[in-house]
Amino acid sequence: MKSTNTRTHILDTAQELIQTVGLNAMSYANISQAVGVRKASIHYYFPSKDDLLVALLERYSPYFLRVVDTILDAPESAEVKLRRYCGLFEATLSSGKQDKVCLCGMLGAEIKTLNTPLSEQISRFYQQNEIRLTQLLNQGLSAGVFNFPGDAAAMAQLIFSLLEGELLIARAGKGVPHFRGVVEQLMQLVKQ
Amino acid sequence: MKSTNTRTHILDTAQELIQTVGLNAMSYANISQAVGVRKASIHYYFPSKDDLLVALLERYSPYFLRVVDTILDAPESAEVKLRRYCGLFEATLSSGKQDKVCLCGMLGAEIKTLNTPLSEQISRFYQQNEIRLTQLLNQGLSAGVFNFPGDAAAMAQLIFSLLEGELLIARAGKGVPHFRGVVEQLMQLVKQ
DNA sequence: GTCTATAGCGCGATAGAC
DNA sequence: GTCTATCGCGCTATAGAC
Repeated sequence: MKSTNTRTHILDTAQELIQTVGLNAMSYANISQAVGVRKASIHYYFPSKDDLLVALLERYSPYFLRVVDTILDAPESAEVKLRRYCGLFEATLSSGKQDKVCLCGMLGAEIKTLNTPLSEQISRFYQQNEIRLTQLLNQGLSAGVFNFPGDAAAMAQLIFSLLEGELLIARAGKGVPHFRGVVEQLMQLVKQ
Repeated sequence: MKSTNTRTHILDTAQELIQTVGLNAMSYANISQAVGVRKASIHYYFPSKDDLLVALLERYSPYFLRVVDTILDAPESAEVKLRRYCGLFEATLSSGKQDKVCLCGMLGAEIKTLNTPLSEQISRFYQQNEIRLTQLLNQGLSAGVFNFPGDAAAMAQLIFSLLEGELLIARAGKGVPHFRGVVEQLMQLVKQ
């Protein structure tokens, strides 16, 4: 999290604040204290809070989806790929000293406080994940390593909502063990 | 939502604000405007915001769980009971003019801004739902109407996280149709 | 029980010096 | 690029009249 330049340091800090506490904790005052510059310096890089949020999403979403694409293109079984995809969310939960949720999961809760371009960016993130999960599931069905009723698209939506929700629920209680238990249950469901 | 007395009207309005927009929208000013009394009158019933939140949870959680108990005790198949349980969440999403999420789901996102008694109330709500879902699933397994791999407790955790997450995800996009598709997929998974 | 008035704070944002 | 200083706003909360 120690960053080479101020701009990146601000982005990292802002993201951490949202993922751990929420959008409202991402204040110029809080970022200022964590980064070690004055509030006015943050306004220099990101004049308004919306500017900062847009930059955050434009960095987070493509990065996350690129990692997902890497998982999908790897020469592994669909089962391993799905475990790795779930592992991305587990890593979010357990990275750092405080439990984190997905950036777009947290912003989903606060979506009604955001303007349209921002809410569309978040909605697009959800859709893109569902699309990739559908591909992953279809790979597994074709290869015969997955065997579940219903169709892949509905299953993909189920899995994505499950992972986003699980980050929130696990954080309130048993944490990573709760998360892992649910992922194991999911793996049994898709394999049959 | 038109209430007989001011106190109830305040509670109803506060809950609606949290479920649609978030905890931060539940301000004395916003409630004041919606209820038609001055801010000071709200402080008369609920001196601090925490007092209001506690009252809200002490009303919501027992009520919701009592409805769940009614579903569990009904002379229906476990399949119908599970559909009705999911229906409680769908009703939350589609009641009113704005999409709502579960009160405790929304507060789960903002849980790190709450003090310990409140976060424990929310955590307890999650646990109580998981316990009742486990019972429901075991009923279905015993009766032979459910047939899924893994154990009922893990499946219950999966379903609860799924429903809480789905409320957030569906709100950002396709709404009720998205929700229904996921519930149908879930029903196929438990029935096999 | 409901009101007016006000205190005190944190917030987002801007101007202008260096 | 970073700073000090400041503005105006909305917030939670309280005192005191009616």
